[in-house]
Amino acid sequence: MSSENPPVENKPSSHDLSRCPPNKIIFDHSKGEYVCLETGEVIEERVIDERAEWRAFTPEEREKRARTGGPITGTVHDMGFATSIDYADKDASGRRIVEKKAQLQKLRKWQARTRIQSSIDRNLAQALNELERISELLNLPTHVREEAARIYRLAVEKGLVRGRSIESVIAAAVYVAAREARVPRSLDEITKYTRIPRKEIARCYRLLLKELGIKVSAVDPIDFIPRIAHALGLSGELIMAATDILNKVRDKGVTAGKDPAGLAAAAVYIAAISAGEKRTQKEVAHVAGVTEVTVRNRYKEIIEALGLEDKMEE
DNA sequence: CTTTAGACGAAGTATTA
DNA sequence: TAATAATTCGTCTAAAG
Repeated sequence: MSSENPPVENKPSSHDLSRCPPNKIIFDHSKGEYVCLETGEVIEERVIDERAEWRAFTPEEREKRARTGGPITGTVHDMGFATSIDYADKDASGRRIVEKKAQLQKLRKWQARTRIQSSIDRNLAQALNELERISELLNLPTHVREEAARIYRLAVEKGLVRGRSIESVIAAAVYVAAREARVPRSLDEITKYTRIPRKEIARCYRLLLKELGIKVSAVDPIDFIPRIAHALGLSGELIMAATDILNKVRDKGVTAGKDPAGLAAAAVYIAAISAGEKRTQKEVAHVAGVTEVTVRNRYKEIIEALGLEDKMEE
């Protein structure tokens, strides 16, 4: 192996919230989210009480994992019965009971039924636990978590979880919910926090769409722009500029079938250069979760479609 | 030395028969 | 289900700054 390791290499995790100083957190009005300028991660949406939420998300609080995501709404579960009735036909003192045998028999039958119920609950509890964990790592807003929980419940009711791991279905539900809310996370991002291979999550995703009759529109590349731009420390005006670029090329056939993240990355790259706030392809590609090659190709195509070949000098 | 550009096959995806 | 077409990725080479 003659290949050396570049100093700054494969650090795909732009999600390290510990390097997220409070003064680097800004509010994205277009999405109603707090976004970290360092990492581009969405911190929290739903700003009912700003200061309270703000304080909860200082790095120190983060480190201590004091609170994130808040009290789980609609995620409360019933732990079911802890006690059980055994088959020994004896009472507490060990004496044999004959008279009450019939009654006990009924009780057992009834409990067998509730046992099924409580096994569903246990499943749900575990699933919601996993959901919270993933959502937190992805910094998904609460309403997305609730939607994912709802989707998972539907999946359980339809028996779709049978023969599949809870984690994979939850991951797929998160993917769907994030897309619905237009705060998309890529399959790779979700895969990163799961033991489930990306392929499997994609399978479950398709299954959910089909079996639950869910319709999600194609991901709009524009939805990726704020995160990418913020991650690079670029301004709100620049977000607007990048958005304009994508809007202009939208109908020019350049965007069909292309990775939305790559398109957004290229738009940000172009806008940054135009604004005299140049970022390298490498930087943009990294925070966008695509390769430099892809940024390059999209860049070239957009420039050509817009006839900006000459304007890009310096 | 770093950034950018381009080319190639490998690999994963979407579409169609 | 299998074949196909288009796309991205990883790596390499090379030019430009």
